[in-house]
Amino acid sequence: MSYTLHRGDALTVLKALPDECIDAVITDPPYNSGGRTSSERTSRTARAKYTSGDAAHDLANFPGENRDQRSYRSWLTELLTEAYRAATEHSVAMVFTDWRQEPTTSDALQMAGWTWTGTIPWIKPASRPRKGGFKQSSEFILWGVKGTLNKDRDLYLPGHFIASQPRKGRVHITQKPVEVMQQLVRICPEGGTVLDPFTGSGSTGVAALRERRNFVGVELSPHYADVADGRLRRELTQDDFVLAGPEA
Amino acid sequence: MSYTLHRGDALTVLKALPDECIDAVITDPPYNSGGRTSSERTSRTARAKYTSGDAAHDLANFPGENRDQRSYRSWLTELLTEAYRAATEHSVAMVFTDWRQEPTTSDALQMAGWTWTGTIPWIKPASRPRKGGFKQSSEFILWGVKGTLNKDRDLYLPGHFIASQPRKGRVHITQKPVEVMQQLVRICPEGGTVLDPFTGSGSTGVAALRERRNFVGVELSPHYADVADGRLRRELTQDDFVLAGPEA
DNA sequence: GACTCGCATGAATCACGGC
DNA sequence: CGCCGTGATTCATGCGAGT
Repeated sequence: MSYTLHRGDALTVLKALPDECIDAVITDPPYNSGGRTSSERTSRTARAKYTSGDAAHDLANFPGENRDQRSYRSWLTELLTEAYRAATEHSVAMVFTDWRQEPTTSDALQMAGWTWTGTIPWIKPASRPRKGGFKQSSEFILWGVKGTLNKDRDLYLPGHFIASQPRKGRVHITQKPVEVMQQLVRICPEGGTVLDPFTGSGSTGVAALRERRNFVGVELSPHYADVADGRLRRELTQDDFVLAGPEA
Repeated sequence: MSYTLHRGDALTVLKALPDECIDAVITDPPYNSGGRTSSERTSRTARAKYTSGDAAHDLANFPGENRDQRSYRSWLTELLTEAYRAATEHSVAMVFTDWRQEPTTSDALQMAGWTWTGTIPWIKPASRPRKGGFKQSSEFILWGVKGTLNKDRDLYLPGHFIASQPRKGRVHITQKPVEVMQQLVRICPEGGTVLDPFTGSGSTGVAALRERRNFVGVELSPHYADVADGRLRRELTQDDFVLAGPEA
């Protein structure tokens, strides 16, 4: 098993990848920085502001208010289009999103050419309750296929995940539990290559290596690139150690 | 506690409701999904689409599963707009959907004026596995508010549900577990009124009455209107019995 | 009665044949 | 050739029967 970690902008790096060199795309795009403004994060959503009257509204009539969402959509579409090009036939793309960006993410996924095939809830039991209503305890993983799903594989994967975010040893805000990622990377054939354009602290890569898949990652922040590189390298040497161990 | 069950078309009945007579809308519209091609979705009956060929049970078909996506959106928008008008300030609408119709449902909810506030996964553990990929084991409940959420209530509701469809005594293909519905109706203030424009076998109403909320339902199919009426009446007399019991 | 065993089922999904 | 409709297939789970 091996990994490659590119330091730089996801879109730029993806454009330089050759065609059909990837067997799965698993990623958590930064949906707070990829086009949404700070005002949208802190105040009510753009849509909410205009939906308090009692008439039905056509969302297409509010281009200004939707601009943040729309630019997120076009940016993600472009990124997923490049990923599509770099992916082999029957590849699967898995994209994390929160409930707010879920429709936009499904648009981007499909506009990029992937056939949307399902939505998998990831439930985080340790989330803050909400007074007066239902708490928001889940994220969603949208997945799509390039072409058709390979039905010859004897593979049956779960329809949901229940796992808390890692607590001890957590190095990234949105760090994913490795046990969840290990299930996800199994959608990639063994020995194939998993791409994560937003590597972050590298959990996708760690999971891929543990499940005997190769990994290609991209990370813009030098800090997290270092963190991910450290974790991935440790994973490989650990692996070597484990392999070497019994022989000693 | 009391209930009213209208027999007829949901939109027609809703248009006749007075303003601000409802405190919560909880419903599961017939969202024709289930199928790859449009014909698979629109031409087959619900029963043919959703039940196994060798199933021994004899559940009646239900109407309304013959819309394409665009007409589904405008139809649901109009319906939710009428519901919005009939709802009091701070009312909550909860709409069931599957992954395929989730973006469309969120559009309709918002276009009708509701402020989309979250998506709640309902996980059905007993669902068909899928060879070569992730199984589809959940439905989603989109919820929105008219105006703002009432934060004065000392109410903390779950962020997800895990429950199997009722198996014994089931009368409707898409019948919901009453224990789930009892959690949902709690979003309506006690003594308030819950509206379900697609009553089906009436689980929303049963849950509402059990949680001491009034219920207004609409059902087009005469068969299911009868079934729902029976269940609701039984609920009330049972309730009376329970109330009368200790006094005897 | 807790527990195992066996069997029917699923708001699915896919392949194939017909129009 | 593409769209349309029918039948076969899948296994984790829940329920009922039996120990």
